[in-house]
Amino acid sequence: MSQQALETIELELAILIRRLTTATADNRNLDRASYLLLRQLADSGNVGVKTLARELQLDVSTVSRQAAALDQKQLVEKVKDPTDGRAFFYHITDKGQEELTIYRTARLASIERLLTDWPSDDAEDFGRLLQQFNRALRER
Amino acid sequence: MSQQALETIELELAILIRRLTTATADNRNLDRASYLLLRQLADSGNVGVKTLARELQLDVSTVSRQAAALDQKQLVEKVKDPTDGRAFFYHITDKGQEELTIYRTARLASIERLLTDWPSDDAEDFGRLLQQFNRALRER
DNA sequence: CAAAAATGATTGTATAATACAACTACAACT
DNA sequence: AGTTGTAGTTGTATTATACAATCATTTTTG
Repeated sequence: MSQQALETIELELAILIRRLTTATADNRNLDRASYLLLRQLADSGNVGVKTLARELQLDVSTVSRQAAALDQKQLVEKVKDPTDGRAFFYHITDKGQEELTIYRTARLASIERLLTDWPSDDAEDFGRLLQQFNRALRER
Repeated sequence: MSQQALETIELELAILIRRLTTATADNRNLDRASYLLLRQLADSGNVGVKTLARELQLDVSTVSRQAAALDQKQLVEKVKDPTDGRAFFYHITDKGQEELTIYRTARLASIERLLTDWPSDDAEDFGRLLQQFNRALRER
């Protein structure tokens, strides 16, 4: 790998993070954090905060608060684990599923707008490389 | 562009942001925000917060605080504009330049570690595409 | 030229996302 | 039964940001 490439990645990543943390901050619907949690819940079904925290690589306290917020908005439901008095399962509600779809569609559209005049190979590559980079981060 | 690619980008971006905002949070030296500001200052020389805010696409209040923090640590110097009693120039100090180099080197090394077994074409492409994506975000 | 408007910067206040540490309630293992 | 472990919540702190109010000057204008 060239030093040049490395330096570009380094700088552009810093800029990207800056840009995206603020770009999504002015969002009335679902914030980025809730979004990922809700997605995870839509996928992994009935699990407690501990499992979610592991899957999302977040502190349990963080997930606990986020889940409580989603519960508040009735996007998820919190049910007692019948076999363990300490534990709970969260699962996404119909309303949660709807919100998720709406939000996701909006996100997709806004990203699509950014990529309008990209060669389609670039879009493919970008997706693949982001995924690869995230995997590297995760396994680090 | 395929729907598939779009969906991948959407998801992986969300994950990336999450991952990187926290990954750099446990940093004792320079935080990401200060880093970009200091870099900008190293490049663009003697300018005030207003200009910096424009260049970094941040609110002046944000930059004002960040600059004050850097001043506190003596990484930048704040001098009165002799021609305008309201205005100031910031410029990076020698200490600031050193810190910047140290921090940047460390960042480069840690990213390099993540990319060790990437084909070098992938690294090139990733850099290029990140840059392209940031440009799209900026011009949006 | 004096009053009003604009401008550069700072400060107050608010929000989002996160972590760590302390705590509560229950469970499991000697 | 008592100790230790575990699921979850809550208190507190930090970082990064924006918007609104304010202060001190400078520029415009009537």
